[in-house]
Amino acid sequence: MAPKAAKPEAQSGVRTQDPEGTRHNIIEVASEEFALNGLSGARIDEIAARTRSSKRMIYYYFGDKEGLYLAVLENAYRKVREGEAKLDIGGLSPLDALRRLVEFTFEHHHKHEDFIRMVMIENIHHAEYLEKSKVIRQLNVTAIGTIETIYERGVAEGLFRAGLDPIELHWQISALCFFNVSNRATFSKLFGRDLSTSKAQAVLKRNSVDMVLRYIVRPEKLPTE
Amino acid sequence: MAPKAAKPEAQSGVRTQDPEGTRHNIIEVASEEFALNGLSGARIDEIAARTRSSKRMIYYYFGDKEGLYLAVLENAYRKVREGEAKLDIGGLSPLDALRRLVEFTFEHHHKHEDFIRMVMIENIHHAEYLEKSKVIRQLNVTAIGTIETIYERGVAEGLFRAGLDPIELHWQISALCFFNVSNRATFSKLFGRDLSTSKAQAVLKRNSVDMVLRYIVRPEKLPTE
DNA sequence: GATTATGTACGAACTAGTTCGTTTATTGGA
DNA sequence: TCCAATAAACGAACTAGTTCGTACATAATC
Repeated sequence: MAPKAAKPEAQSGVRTQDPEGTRHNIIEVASEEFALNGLSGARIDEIAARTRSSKRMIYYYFGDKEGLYLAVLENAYRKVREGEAKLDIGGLSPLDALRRLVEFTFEHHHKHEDFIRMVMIENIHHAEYLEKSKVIRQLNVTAIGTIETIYERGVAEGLFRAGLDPIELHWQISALCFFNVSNRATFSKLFGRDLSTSKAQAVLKRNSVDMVLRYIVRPEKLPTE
Repeated sequence: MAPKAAKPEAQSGVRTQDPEGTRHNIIEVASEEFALNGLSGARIDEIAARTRSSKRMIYYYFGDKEGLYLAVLENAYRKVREGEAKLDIGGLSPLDALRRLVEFTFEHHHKHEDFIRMVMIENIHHAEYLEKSKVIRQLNVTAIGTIETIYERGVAEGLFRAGLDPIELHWQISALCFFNVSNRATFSKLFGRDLSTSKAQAVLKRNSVDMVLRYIVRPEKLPTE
């Protein structure tokens, strides 16, 4: 019957003990709840109910509500950064690479609305949980590396303006891509335009790419019309 | 004693009846609490305690917690839009007017962090309370009017690129100025740079102005170096 | 005297976290 | 190879404290 494998691995076909699976299932459910309702708005009982597990297990694995929130936050950052790592700008020219980076960032933010919402919630809390996490900060160094590489190549080719700061460039790209998701609801309501349609998103993406390129590329290298 | 003045105005030295003052005082305190803790995070008892009034009065004037929240939201929008109306770009050239508009928006957002936080919170709630408010939507039409006027003048002079959409321009300016406040905490923590210093803010403001100008102004009209 | 404005005390429902006990797996010795 | 001992994973019910909202009473003003 029970195979004498050293460890039952993560596979759990039948309903046997499955710590990893339970943990993961709790985090999945909690992610939705926290992203939807915030830290104070989320209800442990509600999370527990939607879990395949129980409230007892939440406290068993995560200690308290804040512990669960932190686990969710770390998981969200890890997942998104893993996705970002898939961007390959290897053979591209600086211009194409930059264009590709902005497009990718725009789409990536769009696809991970729950992550954006977690970051918004974290900012409401003055990033105090992010500060507690040793894990998260290590994940973000690479983001700068990508833009830095592209930028330096572009400057070397005389195509990009010199003297710009990679972190500030990252800030500007982030601002456009983040705002697109974070403020869509209020912006749409205020100006009576649904910005979530694929058509509207295509326009905003093109604009964002355009804006970044025009900022970085030397003006005389830009098309006159 | 009690002067028979038509109304005791807002001044309440002695403890006399003062509905307007009470209302206003409640909204002031509630604004801080909601901006700090969100809708679910804010505590009515805490708000009441910090008021010159009582919890009874909150329910008397605002019905329930959501009613108070909505009043706070409307008040925040009204105050900020009133402040924006002070921007005068009358005699300026399109270029200077545009520069001034972005600078002003950047500084204005920076000065009204509580408002930004309310908008963030509202976006977490999918703008459902903003939608309920008839008052707020009317306030935002003018914001577009300003950028539209500047833009059209610039196009007429052959200085700005034609074919851009004022609402989209407003979106782009907002994105930069909003993100600067909304994501300062996480961005600072993640990249180990305190972006709230006046020096950092000056840089980010300059960059934002620069980015918008380079996007709108025809490339051949931009300085080569 | 009627309406508006305000203070105090309280209750019903909710919520984070705990207690106690059970089941499943693992280990070590005979 | 079997079985007792131990540890890890889990469930149901409970508790202590919180939180929104209200009932009741009173003061000021027209």
